[in-house]
Amino acid sequence: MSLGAPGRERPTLESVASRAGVSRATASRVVNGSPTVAPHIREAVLRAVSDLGYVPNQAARSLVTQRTDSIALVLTESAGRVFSDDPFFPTIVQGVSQVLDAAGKQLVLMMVNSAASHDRVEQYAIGGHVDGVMVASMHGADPLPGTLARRGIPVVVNGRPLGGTTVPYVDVANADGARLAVRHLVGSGRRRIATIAGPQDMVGGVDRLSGYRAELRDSDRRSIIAIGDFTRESGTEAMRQLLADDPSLDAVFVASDLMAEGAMRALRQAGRRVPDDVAVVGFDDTEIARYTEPPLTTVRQPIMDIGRTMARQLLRLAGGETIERATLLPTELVVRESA
Amino acid sequence: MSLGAPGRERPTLESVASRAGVSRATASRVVNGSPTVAPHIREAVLRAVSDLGYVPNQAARSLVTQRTDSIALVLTESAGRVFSDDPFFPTIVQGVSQVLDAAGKQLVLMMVNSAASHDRVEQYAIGGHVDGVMVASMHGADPLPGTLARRGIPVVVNGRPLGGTTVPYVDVANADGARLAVRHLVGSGRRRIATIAGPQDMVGGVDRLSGYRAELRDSDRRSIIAIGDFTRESGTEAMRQLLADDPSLDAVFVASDLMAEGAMRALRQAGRRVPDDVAVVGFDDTEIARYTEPPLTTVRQPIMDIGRTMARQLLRLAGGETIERATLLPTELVVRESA
DNA sequence: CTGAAAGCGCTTACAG
DNA sequence: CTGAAAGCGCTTACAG
Repeated sequence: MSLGAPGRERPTLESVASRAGVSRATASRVVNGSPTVAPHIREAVLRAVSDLGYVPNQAARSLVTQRTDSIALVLTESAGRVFSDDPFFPTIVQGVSQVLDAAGKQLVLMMVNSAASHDRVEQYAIGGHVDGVMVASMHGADPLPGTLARRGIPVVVNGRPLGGTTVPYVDVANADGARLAVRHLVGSGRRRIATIAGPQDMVGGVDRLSGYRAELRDSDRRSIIAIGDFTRESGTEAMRQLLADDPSLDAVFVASDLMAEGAMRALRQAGRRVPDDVAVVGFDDTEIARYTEPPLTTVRQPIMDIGRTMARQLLRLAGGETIERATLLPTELVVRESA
Repeated sequence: MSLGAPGRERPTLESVASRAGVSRATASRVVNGSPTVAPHIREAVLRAVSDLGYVPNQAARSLVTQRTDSIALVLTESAGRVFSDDPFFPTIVQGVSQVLDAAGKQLVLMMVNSAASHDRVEQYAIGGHVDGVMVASMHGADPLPGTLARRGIPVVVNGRPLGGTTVPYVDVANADGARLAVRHLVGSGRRRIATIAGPQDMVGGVDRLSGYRAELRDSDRRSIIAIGDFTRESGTEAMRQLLADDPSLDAVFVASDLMAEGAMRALRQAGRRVPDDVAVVGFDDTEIARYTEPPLTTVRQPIMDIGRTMARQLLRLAGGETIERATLLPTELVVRESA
């Protein structure tokens, strides 16, 4: 395959057609794999395509097809938090990629933090750059999903939206998982069970806390609560605070594995043995859980499946299907040595 | 602002124009901020835009302008490695974002791992979805940048490309930095100076190793080398191996802070004190360096600046300017307590 | 300062 | 199975 002068005049369908001695329509059919083309014509066109190094102009194509074959995944966090220790995002991205790759769609990752970038992403999607958008890690009542959906853009979000929106979402049984954890602690005879909750502007933070509360209430125990932000550091801090608040606590349910690791550090520094003095249960079942000392009992949530499911639902939606408003993925308790 | 039926018929410039009682051309001028429009006309158009919730169709627009105002940043790593502990990527992304945000360009992040995704990204760029692409974290002699450049797509990469390509790049003085580190160790009287190098299919890995070698040669010492892959774990492993190879070593230059942290763990486990028994110098000066015990002496590379510079150079290139083939950013030694 | 018209590069009924 | 033609939604000389 020879290319023209570097960077000069990209070839158009027109030039492919004329080189192959056919009409633009026929060239287009070949390029798009239409079966109704005579074999020798097809070959001539294909040869012209490769001689010229032709690649269709996407703007022109999507102007008529009204499709782009690209899907956006919006992460509403700063780069610093998105790309952090926490394997949550990478795993979501991986799950999404798998499904999109298989469907021949291009994944476009966008980060939103500033109001300006929020606006730009909105314009990007409304402007028709993508066929649909997934939004992960929402804080508070993010208006973005609703805005996009109202514009007719297929949207699926991760986590039941806080606030009034009715966009479809994929979530896990957060409250159930928390109950599982607390029930396990109660069942093994723990008396004073604290929790380190996640950020209360995120649905995962809220729902795991309410699950904890509900289960404690059912077993007639009082709650002791500290709030973290899903980082390891905040886990350490929160644990210290809990210990100061009530030195007699003998168990803690932590809303993420990373925070649990941080909490275990605080416990060690305070001279408490895990699980002998204080039992610890995490949430996520990420790889970290197998590397803590002792290995962490935790609530497994299928993060990769969240990604896969979001992508699949979005693809269905973009394909014109009607999808359920909520898809709930199960959580389960994985017992190791920390509780 | 009222919206039509949800998801129905997006408004076009045509509808804006007719509602405002002007021609499509004039409506276009207002939308694009042309100054040559009478104030009362401008207002009428703006009102129509907001009444209708009009957003320009990007495909149509870029079909005629030949621009998209989007720029891709391609990360040639799996999601797992891109979003890992290593703050390298997030920092690059942040730097790039700053510059692109200020220029009103949308950043599109793409991950490349499989051959399929490699192809898809190529088609995406050649298909005209973006005005330019940055490639970070290249392994081996990646053909992607060259391919894109030959197609006339503005390309800037991070790190001097291995292999024959002549695409413009932004890099840091890797070898110089390594020499600085080794010279510091020599200067403080260390005799047996080992190194943990980075992956040898990445230019950072190669150049830091050759800097180490060159400086040792100048000071008449023999080299002792182990290779890691920039992860913490590989640093631990490599350090163990070095210790086994030569128990008498009294210093080690490690090609990344993360690996240095891993190496310090191995030293601790082997009962060696840092810096008393073994001096350790890292590379990066990421936040980690201030949190190790003892704090890490390291070679600072301005990661955020790499991102900023890549973006700036790409913007210039896309703007039709000619840019230097290489932009080299300086490294400097930051002395803390580990050496 | 404004409008009529051409044209960006494709796809897709519609005929044949 | 193939081609002529319309049209996707914009921008931008060119006149006036």
